[in-house]
Amino acid sequence: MKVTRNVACSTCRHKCDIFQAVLSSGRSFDAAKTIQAHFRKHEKICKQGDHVSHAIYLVEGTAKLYIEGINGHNIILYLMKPPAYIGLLSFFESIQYTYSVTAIEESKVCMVDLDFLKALYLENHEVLLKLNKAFGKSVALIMNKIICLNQKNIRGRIAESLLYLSGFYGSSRFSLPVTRKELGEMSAISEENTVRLLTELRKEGIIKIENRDVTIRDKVLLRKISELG
Amino acid sequence: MKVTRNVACSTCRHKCDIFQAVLSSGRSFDAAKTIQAHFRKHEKICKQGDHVSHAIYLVEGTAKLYIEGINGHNIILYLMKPPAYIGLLSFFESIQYTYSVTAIEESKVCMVDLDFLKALYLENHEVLLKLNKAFGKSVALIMNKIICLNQKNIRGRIAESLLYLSGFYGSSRFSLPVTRKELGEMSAISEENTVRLLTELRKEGIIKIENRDVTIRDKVLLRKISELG
DNA sequence: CGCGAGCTTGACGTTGTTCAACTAGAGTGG
DNA sequence: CCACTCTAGTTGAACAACGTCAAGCTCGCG
Repeated sequence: MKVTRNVACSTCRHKCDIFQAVLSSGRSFDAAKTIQAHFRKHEKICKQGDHVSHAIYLVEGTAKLYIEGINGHNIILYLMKPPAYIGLLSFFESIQYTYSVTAIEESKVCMVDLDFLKALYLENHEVLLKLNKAFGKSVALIMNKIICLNQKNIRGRIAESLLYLSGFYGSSRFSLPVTRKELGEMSAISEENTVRLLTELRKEGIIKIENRDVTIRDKVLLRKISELG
Repeated sequence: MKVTRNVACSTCRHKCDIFQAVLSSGRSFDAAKTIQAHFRKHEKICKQGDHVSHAIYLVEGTAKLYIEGINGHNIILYLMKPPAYIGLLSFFESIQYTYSVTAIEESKVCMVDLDFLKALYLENHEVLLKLNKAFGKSVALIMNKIICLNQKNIRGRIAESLLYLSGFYGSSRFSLPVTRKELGEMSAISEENTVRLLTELRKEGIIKIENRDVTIRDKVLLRKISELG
């Protein structure tokens, strides 16, 4: 991690919700003590169990949000690309993070002092409502994940993950942002079975995969596998 | 479901957060259009997929919050006893419920018009903050659940559920509020295995169980099973 | 060149689900 | 009051689904 601080909020091209709120509140940005930080691939942005001290906003790059389970066995809940609140889900209870976030690409984040933000939304609920909305959305995602992980077989789960990635990149052709092992962690599958399933789907002509380059050839069928799985 | 409406907020013995907020806002309770409703055992209080129209508050009884999965295969996330927000997790995104809630005992709930509540917290964030706090707590619970369901074996999971119930009732001796099947749904285990595990734990002297009456005899060991599972 | 990380495949064993059959008790209608 | 039925609980056995272990492969990098 490297604090960059080369962009003042006023010149930042991401006019985030918080920025808007500060503007309309007439407060000074100084009090926000915004920190811009740069994270390299594989660097941890926030760690499960750590004290929540800042609101973190993803400005550039891609990151994975995951729960650290038993003996290094993680579950990736979803990926994030800008704009996205990183600290969101642990925001309100705000003692400790209940999950970790790690950059899977070079990423930039913006950190705002939590106390400042709290003071801010005490007088301007716009921010709070927006945070809440994003919050609610995440929860809906997680609910779906729980069902998927517990009631679908691994074939259905990997299909769902591939569809998720396709949606994430808005294209049926994308480059896998994660290793096979991590793709497994997105679906709670062992690395070996992940590989097996990928080759299986490839041989069946449902996907095309070469190293990290994935093309979904039969989205309809893949969706059916995900549903029936 | 039966609308009772026999208690006005002012005489209700549960001075809920919303009540407090209305008081301090100087608004009239009439606008809240509060409805008190009575639910019998097994009646559904809110249904996954339904439109969210009211904030629902559990005033009396016990209910289970669960996700309806594939072909009648549910997962119970947690139980609720008063005071508890029922509509909480779907509150802010507030299009549709992402889960269902069913009474497992005779229950009373209080329903507040959603638009009223929204207007209320636009001018008084106290409510909003309280809702958020409760919200955050639920999320922490769910995170733990995800790990438990996906990384522990069934023995560890049932141990965790029993410990959860023991905590829920604040006693190592309690009467199971749910059937074996539902206890399974709390741990994502089939009914058959749930039974098997219970008898196993009983034979090992770790718990005592007779019909629905459970006594945890060796909490330390049970906790160890839950952790190592 | 050698080393390590990521990837791949096969064999094997464990775990947990499902099916099927049976019991006990609670409720119902004749 | 008895037979009937329905639900909840229980147990055994067969089977399928996955994870784990082990081995080998490739590619990029020091």
